[in-house]
Amino acid sequence: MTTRLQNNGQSETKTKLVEAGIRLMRAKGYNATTVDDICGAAGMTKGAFFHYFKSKEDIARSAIESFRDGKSEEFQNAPFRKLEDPLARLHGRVDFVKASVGGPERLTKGCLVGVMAQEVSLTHPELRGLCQQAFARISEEVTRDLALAKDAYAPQTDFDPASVARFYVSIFQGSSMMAKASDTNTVLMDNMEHFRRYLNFLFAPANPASAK
Amino acid sequence: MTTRLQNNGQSETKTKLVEAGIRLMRAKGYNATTVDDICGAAGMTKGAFFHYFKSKEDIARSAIESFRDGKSEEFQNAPFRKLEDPLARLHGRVDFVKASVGGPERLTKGCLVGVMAQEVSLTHPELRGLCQQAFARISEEVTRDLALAKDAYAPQTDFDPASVARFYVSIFQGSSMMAKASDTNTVLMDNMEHFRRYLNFLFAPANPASAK
DNA sequence: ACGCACATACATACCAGTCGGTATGACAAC
DNA sequence: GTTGTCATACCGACTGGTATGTATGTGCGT
Repeated sequence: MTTRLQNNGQSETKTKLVEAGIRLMRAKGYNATTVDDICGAAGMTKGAFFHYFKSKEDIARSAIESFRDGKSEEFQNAPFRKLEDPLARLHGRVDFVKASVGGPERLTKGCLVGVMAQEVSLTHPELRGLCQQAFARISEEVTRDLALAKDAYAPQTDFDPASVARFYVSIFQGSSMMAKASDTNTVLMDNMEHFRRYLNFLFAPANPASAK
Repeated sequence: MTTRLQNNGQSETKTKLVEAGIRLMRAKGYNATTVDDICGAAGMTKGAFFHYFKSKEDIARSAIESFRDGKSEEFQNAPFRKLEDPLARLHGRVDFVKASVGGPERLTKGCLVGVMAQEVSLTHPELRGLCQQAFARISEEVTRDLALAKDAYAPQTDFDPASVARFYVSIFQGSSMMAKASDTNTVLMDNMEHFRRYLNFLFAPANPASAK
């Protein structure tokens, strides 16, 4: 309980290591990121690393959790969360995501969870579970707003809020991937608008028809 | 030009190596797949491997190209391609994708291009380019049908066929990722239905409004 | 003096890529 | 039709470097 422990009970060194791990794994993925890389980027030595983490998989675990909680908090504190209308909150979220990526040039760093999910799902079951959980958390947040908005504006329209929320997460993840491959953020921004339009359709006063 | 060369001018050994490479990289990604793995899975030795490929990156290149061309051909020969109406072809594509993944239980093996894009975009520029190109090819195919369908059914609706096509690719990729993380195909199948519904909205006779 | 936080050197394993070698078949010379 | 030459296809031990993880040490706060 001395100076080495800060706010949340984590040592500063450990925090720096996790942050470096997140940064590197977001860019290069899990396997291409070495422990030495992480130590170098964090300005620490291997001794420190293995003092806090029992393995590389262990820091990946911490990285996913920290990333998930950080993003979760970021969105929880975002201005759009203060909006009272649930549909407005959904639009606010879309705006927030678009604003977060900045412009078309400045590349998104991508989502750590997305990268990890593809790479380790079949080799590290525990990490796969964490990724799934991280996706679920976002999904649930969006589901809540969707359910409220549906009750308020489109109670008779036939759609499942949870399914639309997973659709949203998929769109975001797929867009991040395309952005990384195409070296521009335009796809991500465009796709957020497509999702917005989908919402507009779902919540249109006189909803034309359900799927096919 | 003897018996060792088959149909397309590729030796059978090389083909087997590439196929094993695709299989493994789809599952574990590029970095976690070792040359020995590939040789083992293909029933070949390192000697054969390095006879045909000058490096691991080299087979990754071949794998992406082969995967891209294989999928391209698979879709080109799919029954829905025979449909005359472009909008029907779009719906046919959605059906075809859903049918391809089988049921909710049987896991998709995921898209090689998607896995590679996340993992190597920032470290192997040439592979990134190949991934981008592979995405672009699907995207262009879908764009053609969307443009024709728009001309035929919704000429005054405000949407860009190319952008909607990229939206489709993103949805598919994001869905594959979620499927891998959640160990079920339901997300992928649900999301195809959401895309179908988006199409229905875009092509609805009396289109309500453009985005926001 | 004891444990925590970190540093350094080391052990071990593994992986991409190499290298010398062999088997096979095509073609030519005679 | 046998022998010699050459190229292609393939084999598998080996190497050099690098990765994860360990063993041991050291300073410091209490």
